[in-house]
Amino acid sequence: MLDHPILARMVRKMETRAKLDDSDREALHALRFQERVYEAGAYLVREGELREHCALILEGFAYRQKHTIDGARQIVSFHVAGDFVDLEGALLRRADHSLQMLTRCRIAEIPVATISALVEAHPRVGKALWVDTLIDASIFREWIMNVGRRPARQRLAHLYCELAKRLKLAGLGDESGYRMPITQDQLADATGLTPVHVNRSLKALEIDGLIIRQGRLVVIPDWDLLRECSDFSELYLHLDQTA
Amino acid sequence: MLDHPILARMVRKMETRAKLDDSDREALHALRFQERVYEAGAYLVREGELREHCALILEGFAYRQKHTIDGARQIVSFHVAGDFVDLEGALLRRADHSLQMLTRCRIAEIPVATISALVEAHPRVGKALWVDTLIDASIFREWIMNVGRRPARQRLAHLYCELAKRLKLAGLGDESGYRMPITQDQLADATGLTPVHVNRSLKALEIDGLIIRQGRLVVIPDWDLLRECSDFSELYLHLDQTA
DNA sequence: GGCATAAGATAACATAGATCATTTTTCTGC
DNA sequence: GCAGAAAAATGATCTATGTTATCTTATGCC
Repeated sequence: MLDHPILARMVRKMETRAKLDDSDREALHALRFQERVYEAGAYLVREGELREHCALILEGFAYRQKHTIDGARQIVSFHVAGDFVDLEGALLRRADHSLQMLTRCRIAEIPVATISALVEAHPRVGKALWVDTLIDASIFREWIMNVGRRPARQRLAHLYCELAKRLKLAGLGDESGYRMPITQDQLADATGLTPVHVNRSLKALEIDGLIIRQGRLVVIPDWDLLRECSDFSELYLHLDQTA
Repeated sequence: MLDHPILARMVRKMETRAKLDDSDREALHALRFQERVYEAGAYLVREGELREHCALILEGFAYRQKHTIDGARQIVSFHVAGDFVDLEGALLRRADHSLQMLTRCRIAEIPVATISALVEAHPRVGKALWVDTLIDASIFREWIMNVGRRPARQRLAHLYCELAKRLKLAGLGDESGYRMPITQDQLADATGLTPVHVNRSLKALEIDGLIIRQGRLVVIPDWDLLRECSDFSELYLHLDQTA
């Protein structure tokens, strides 16, 4: 049983999602994983593939995407260090979406069979992972609303708010700003807009003093203002998940 | 242990999602639930509420929705007989969306604590429920893409395709058509469009011979045609989930 | 430290879909 | 079987966002 700092952090996260006992904790700490580095742009899974591993992001950013028959892309989520991605690998046959690295990432890969066995032996761990999926689903719902019912500026502002909260959780920023290398093209594909219009809308947000962009850095001068004008409410992130 | 036909059907569904043994099956059959009828338009849960029950639809249609601060509505999913709704109730504190009846529904309500205990005692049942949530999440992802990247007609056609497949699973129709009382207003809120534009787009679909509407009945004269032109691929429904 | 390439910005113009207003049809309850 | 309400249909007009094209600025690489 390695006492790996990565595992320790992961276990801490799991503990916020379900009550664990000592044997659960031990089982988690005993997890064998393989650490791998993926370059920016590399795929972890592609739509339609069978997966053999579940993956935990140790460092870096990633995103999930789907493609329309005529080549349009929709990004359906962004992921940061500490996020399980591709948990569905453990239980669903084929990937219904692709997972691509936004930046170079360090990834911990755990064989699907290991997760499956873990969950059978440790139902509370299963619960914790289920909660993870439930929260993911909640975020997807919010994205449907974002893309379906909010005007361009609000959509973008909302995404900036979500990222602030989630990066804070990962210890990578807070409501006053953060660093995240998302391209305007990627923002467009995440919000269902056009790169050109993203550009215009971001400019408008900046002129109104809602955000300040400095290269890869986003500064949020007035969190409450941004939150209000983007209709952001953190309820859907279920940050308070203390079982 | 009641040998209720409803439970029998539910157990059959769970078995397609994870391998169960006799004790799992028994535990499921032993589930106590309360059957209630909700009128069309009634709420099962409202955004922000705490929930005490998980719910299974026995009969009727329902949908999940969220509201923008300025009153816009987004429907994020439709549900049919046999669907678990509000499974998140078992593990997440507050509802991040509302659940409203599309038609009068017969609902089986199971206390949250019961589900929670069931899952701890029967990890394979937990897995099955987790798979349920994973599939839900996959459907949400497809909806993000639908709303974000497909033009109006395709969006609607895609929704019709999804409903055909899911209603078939519930034994309520198939690829040649089905009965489902969705209003054009509701279609609009599900696709991120305007009722007026839904009306026009449906008319266009009908003129092109892709669908025929007769009151609450939808007839699909040529499934392959509709499927192709709506960019529908059933992969995301994970219908083949044989553990 | 300059060259190649990707990302960002901007402008002119086009259009899918939104809005608003009105009419027709279809349900639903008595 | 009828009255009232909800849903569907349709027309005229408007606008947020898309498209295409070009230019500028960063970024990373040898």
